Amino acid sequence: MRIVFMGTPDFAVQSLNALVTAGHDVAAVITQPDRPKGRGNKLAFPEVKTRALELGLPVHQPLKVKDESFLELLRGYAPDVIVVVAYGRILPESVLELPPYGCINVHGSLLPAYRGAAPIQRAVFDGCTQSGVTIMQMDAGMDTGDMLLQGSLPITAEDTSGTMFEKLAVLGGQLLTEALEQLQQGTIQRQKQQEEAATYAARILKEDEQIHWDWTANQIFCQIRALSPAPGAYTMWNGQRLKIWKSRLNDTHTDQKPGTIVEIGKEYLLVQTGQGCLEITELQPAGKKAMPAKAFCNGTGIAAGICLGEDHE
RNA sequence: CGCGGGAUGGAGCAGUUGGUAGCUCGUCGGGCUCAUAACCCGAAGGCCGGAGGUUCGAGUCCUUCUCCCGCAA
Repeated sequence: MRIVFMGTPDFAVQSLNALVTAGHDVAAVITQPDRPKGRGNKLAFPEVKTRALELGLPVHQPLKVKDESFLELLRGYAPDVIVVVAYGRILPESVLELPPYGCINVHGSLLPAYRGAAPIQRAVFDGCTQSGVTIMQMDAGMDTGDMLLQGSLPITAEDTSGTMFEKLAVLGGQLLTEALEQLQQGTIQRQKQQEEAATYAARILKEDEQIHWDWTANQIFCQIRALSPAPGAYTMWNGQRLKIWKSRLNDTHTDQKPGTIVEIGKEYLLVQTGQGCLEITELQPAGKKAMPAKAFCNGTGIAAGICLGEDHE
């Protein structure tokens, strides 16, 4: 099929790869404009752009998707279908209705659960034991379109948003090509979403990053995994941020105040939470690289009894 | 030039008013022990990120370069 691909971050790259590998005619790649990023605010390419350039595909980075000029551009490519994967913008109906097969989206959740911006992170954050990918026909609503294909994967205690992103991106690519195949042959089964079961996954906010030690150990454990590898869950220590990258659950129970370091273990910091304890095994002080908890203890001489998260920046 | 922190033996840190480097851990050897991730004794390992400058003398002051990281976008 003749396809125009719209996507921006890493997650979308796998889908782009899958389309190319499956032999589809990817006529053009639409991605977000280069944006100032990171220290020094240097201009950076969206990951999809980098990949598209490697593949030698035409790349367009429109500032607005509502402009007539953009529609003209799309019409010029005369796509059979537009594939949208984490593009980052709401598309107007004029775009959705442009190709014969409309716009197909790859969404990182088992719709109708976790519609919205951060389905994968939210699923991990909430402690879900299962996640998945849904291929759907886009309509004017926010991830409300008819479902074409769905595939699920377990979320284990070892998984983080990072590992789930990788797995789901691959699964997404597979299901996408499958869906296009069926679409072309007219054998696709469309299924409406159950509105009553819909939930929304808001993007990760600043306040989601700070650890509340009065939460249960499991909640914090999930939060830490959800925010890894970025942006990281943090607590305050010594007037600076302390990102917690890895932790383990520990059912020790003390009557110490949540946030208190109960014990300096051989390879972890044992911290009391609202319910149960958490072993911090890898962390990162502001300005430093991530390090094992042991290294942190060696250098700082931090001791049991200190309470994390009490001070401010 | 968005704001800021940092570059010291394998790891994480300290280093006072400038006088050739210490700590915790790891590593290696030995000892204790039924045994040990515990304890005791000992050893190896650093031209203190690069370049230039000030000085009798700089990890410690000045200039510049490179790299790493936190925040903000």
